[in-house]
Amino acid sequence: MNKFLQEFRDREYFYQCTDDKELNNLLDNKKIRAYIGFDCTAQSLHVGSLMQIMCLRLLQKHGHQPIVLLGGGTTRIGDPSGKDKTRQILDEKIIETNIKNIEKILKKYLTTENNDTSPIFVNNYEWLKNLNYISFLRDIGKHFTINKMLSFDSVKLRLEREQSLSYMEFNYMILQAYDFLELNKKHNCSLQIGGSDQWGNIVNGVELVKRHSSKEVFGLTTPLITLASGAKMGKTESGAIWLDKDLLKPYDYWQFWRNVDDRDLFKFLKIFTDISLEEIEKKKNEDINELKILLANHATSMLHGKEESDKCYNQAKKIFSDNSSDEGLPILKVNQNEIKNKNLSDLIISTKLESSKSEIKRLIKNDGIKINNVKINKDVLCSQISLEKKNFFKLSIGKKKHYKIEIN
RNA sequence: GGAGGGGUACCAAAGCGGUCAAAUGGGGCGGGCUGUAAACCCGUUGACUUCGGUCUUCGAAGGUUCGAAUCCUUCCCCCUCCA
Repeated sequence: MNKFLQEFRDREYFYQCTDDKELNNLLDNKKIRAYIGFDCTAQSLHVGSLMQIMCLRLLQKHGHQPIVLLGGGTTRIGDPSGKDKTRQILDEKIIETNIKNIEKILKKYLTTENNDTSPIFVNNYEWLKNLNYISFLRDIGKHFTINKMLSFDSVKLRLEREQSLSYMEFNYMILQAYDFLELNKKHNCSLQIGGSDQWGNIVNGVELVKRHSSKEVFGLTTPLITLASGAKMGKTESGAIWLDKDLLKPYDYWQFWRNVDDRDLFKFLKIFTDISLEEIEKKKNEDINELKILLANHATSMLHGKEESDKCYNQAKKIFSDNSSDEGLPILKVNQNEIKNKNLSDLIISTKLESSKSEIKRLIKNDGIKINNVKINKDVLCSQISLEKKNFFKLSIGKKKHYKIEIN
């Protein structure tokens, strides 16, 4: 089997392919261009898109050239796949800002060293914005039957549940199919990769290219990652795991990987690192916590850089291995006058570490709050907190959240 | 169009005039054990509080009542069956 496809399968990226044999032949014979589209409804991507990003890297690794489609046009419409309701229509400016931000994130993951594999960034708004309705219907629309469109899950499920689906959204799949056609014409793109929920959209594109241009192109999907706990990848109770340091601090990103379930570890090493499969295989008997650190280091340095990743590692080491250390803790500065007659709970609220006073009282009652590593059993006045000739104290909320509160 | 059933906290689901800030399970949070894991055990899970209470919440709006998640009226939404 073709090396790219082999690794694609070995790393568990593979879910479905429109025609694996032919795709295999194609990839054996030449270097191709393949595209993945990213949704731009949010200001950043989160780890839910990371598998797709890893696919882009894998393409590069095997000498193929990735095309990244940032769907300025399609984001304006909203993909109904897997959605219950029409999404809020986003402001144009917000979409443009999102695109820029997402492009920045993707560039961190992709190499531009080699011209043949350097990523091509495209925005489908370029070709979608000026479409002529009549000619679009005649050239493109004629290749789609309503009968078939109604049979796609994205549409079918909505209709079955009697949830409204606007004509605008109904057209989404045609536009995505048209993207593929356009990328095929412009960039000779012959493969689209996407999550399994994109299957319908991808198949439509493959068929449109075949009917319109009589060319064979391919679609490849990745599975939905399921966690051992049954939860969806990328979303935790405290929010999405963003790939943007402004939305999620590198330290918290590192911690996300450090805290993965044992049962998910090897899967994640395969999917989310570049460590070779042989090497991963060899590590099967190594200390599991060391491997989690390895995962965290790889995942974090890929996104935030080696230096930042090391910092996170060192910070974690200080906090967890040497818990008397104050070094490396996030510092929160507080003005002395502001807390003069306030309780610790007020201080925690004002620093936005917690938003509810009742919650803080509960935490105190349940031994969840420590000052300088000592549990407190009741709310205290800030002025009574011993600073031991220093101008700060260590505040711990639970076992994993620690801060240095500096009083000025 | 006809006949039923239903909308309760993050989710599922009980309650069907006062003892309901609302059983129970899941999830979350905290503690214990441990390995920053899982499993397990314990506590907790609307907000504010001078810890006495106070305020807001059971699809929406009105009404009855000393008192409503519970009864009545109107409206909105969902499900099942028949046509």
